[in-house]
Amino acid sequence: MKRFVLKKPVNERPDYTIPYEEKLNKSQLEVVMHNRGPALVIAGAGTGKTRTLVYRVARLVESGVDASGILLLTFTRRAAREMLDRASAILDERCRKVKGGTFHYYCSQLLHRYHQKIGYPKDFTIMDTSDSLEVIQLLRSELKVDKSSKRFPQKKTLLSIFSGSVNKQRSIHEIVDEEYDQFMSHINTIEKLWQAYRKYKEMHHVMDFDDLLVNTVELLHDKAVQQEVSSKHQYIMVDEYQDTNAIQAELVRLFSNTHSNVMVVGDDAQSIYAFRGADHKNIMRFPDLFPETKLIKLEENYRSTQRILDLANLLMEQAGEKYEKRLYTNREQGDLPALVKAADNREQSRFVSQMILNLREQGVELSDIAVLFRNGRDSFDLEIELNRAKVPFIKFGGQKFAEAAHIKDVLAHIRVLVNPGDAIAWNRILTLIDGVGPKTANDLVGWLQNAANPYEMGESGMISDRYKKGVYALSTLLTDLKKKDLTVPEAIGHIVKYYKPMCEKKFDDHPKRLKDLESFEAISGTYRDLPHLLEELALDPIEATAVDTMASQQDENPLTLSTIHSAKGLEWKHVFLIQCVDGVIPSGFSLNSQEELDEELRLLYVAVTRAADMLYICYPVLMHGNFGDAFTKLSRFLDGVGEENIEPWLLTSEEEELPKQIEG
DNA sequence: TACGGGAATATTTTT
DNA sequence: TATTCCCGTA
Repeated sequence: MKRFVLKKPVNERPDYTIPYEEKLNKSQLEVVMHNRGPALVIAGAGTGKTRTLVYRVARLVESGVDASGILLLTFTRRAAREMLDRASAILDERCRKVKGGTFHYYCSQLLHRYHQKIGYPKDFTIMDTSDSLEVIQLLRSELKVDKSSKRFPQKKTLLSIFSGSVNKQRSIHEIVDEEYDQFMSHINTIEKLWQAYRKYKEMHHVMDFDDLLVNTVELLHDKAVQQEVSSKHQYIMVDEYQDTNAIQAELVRLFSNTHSNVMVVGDDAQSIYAFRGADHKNIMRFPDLFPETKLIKLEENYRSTQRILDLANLLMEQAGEKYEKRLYTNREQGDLPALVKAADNREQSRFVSQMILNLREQGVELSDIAVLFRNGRDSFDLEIELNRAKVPFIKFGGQKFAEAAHIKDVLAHIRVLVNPGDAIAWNRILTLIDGVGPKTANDLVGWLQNAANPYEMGESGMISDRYKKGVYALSTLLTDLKKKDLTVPEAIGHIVKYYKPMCEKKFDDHPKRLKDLESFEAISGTYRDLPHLLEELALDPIEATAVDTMASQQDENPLTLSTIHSAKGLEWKHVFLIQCVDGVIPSGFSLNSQEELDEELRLLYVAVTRAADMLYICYPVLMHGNFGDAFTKLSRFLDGVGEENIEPWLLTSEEEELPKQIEG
């Protein structure tokens, strides 16, 4: 029998293969079944936000929407990958075609595709933070800042002024006036430096993270491009919308200009990126941007026990700005969260490590446990303890793999191969050579920019005997790499071989660093080619500890250590929150206004709501600080919490600290 | 001009 | 604690 298959654009009443009504509650179903037009989903912590988005992707694909016409913007690329994996698992491989990633990643792709429209070469370089700092340093020394007068802001401070100005869409003058009052006397020099920095990036065809967003807005002012881009993706979803800033809101508007099919999802109580220009009021303003927005709220929590939610609700009551939501669940009461007072950092580490070993013995998977903290360094001591106890872990947040000096050195060689105009990278690899300092490097770079073949430096008349040999060696290496058609690991192998003696001279701890380079070579095969390797590493940096884990296959899923910021959107059965001390959370730098304190409070709220079954809040009484030891105070946010909401645990200080057993 | 050593200093969160 | 800055020497 012959059957006709109709190719309908969107099937309004298809027979779904997935039983959505059974899998979702009423509001979730409303989100999943939403078809066209703007929608705002306010979803409290643990209300199945990710799950709902995953089902919506599957539902759209199932009803005949072309998967490649769906754009899913998430906060990290990890989140996008995870969602698409899950969508593929519940439906089928069609979901893989959905376009997903961060704003920065998607913008980067657009800018590469339309590079000629903005006058950039195809393989322009993306600068990471340390590149930006290097450029600012360079420009600052060129400007010859008057050192005799009051101290000039450091490059780090300068960068945050610049970035703040871009992301908050305020002038440099306003930012300095409001946030860096002490540097107002230098305002003219700072503004001059800002101009120089922008000019430098343009001249050398490099973009920093902010430029990716700003230049995309610029690009989309071209009507033809805007038409093409916004019609390519007919369905747009934005996760974690509470952490977007004004530029990103503008981008959302531009992306969906022709169809307004945009659904944003977020929770204003979990906004924790104000320092990056994010404005949690952004999410409430979404209906202004898109009239006739449909509002849907997800309120039932499926993640945590009632006891954990009670604590979370109690914390939020302290906020200067009130949130309407109260989280509730149908889950069991559960155990009271624990408040663990340790003598000092060491004891805190030993408690956590010991407790984790106990849990593992009771059959809890390490991957169901996480340790969270405010600052990247808060886990250093614990990391030592975990290494000693041979507990495998992976750390999110803090220093990234590609930010370490030795990795940057190797990457700089790749960068000049990909973009010969990348002066920062040239500068870096030239100063590695014996006898070449900033001045010589700068001269050489100036010459290289106009050379027919920048990799053959031998022809330049500027080579003096002092560094002749070194420059020739570099020239040979680069010419070789350019000529031969090598795989990614082969190319890196060559560079590492060349770089090894320099690494040994430059760093005392070279054995560890050389081992890193080996691992890097080993995992580099996953990248398609060198340009992609650079782009991926810049926009989706590998966690420093992930390299070891990837290189040596573990037989056990690792424990998670994470900054609270990096833990956003995730959950674990058992969560330890360490260093819960006043000055750490809230941070000592955020005590000046109610807004700052509220943001810190939301941070603690995010940490608490990551826990599904059990939460342990730990703090050391004594901290080994910079100027000797100091007594600490428990975080002010927990001051008013009584024993009916959090149970103090006593550590028995025998030779081997045995933590109190969990009561059955 | 390069570079090492010692003094000074400021210290978050991420794409 | 780790990084940045400054200065003397080769």
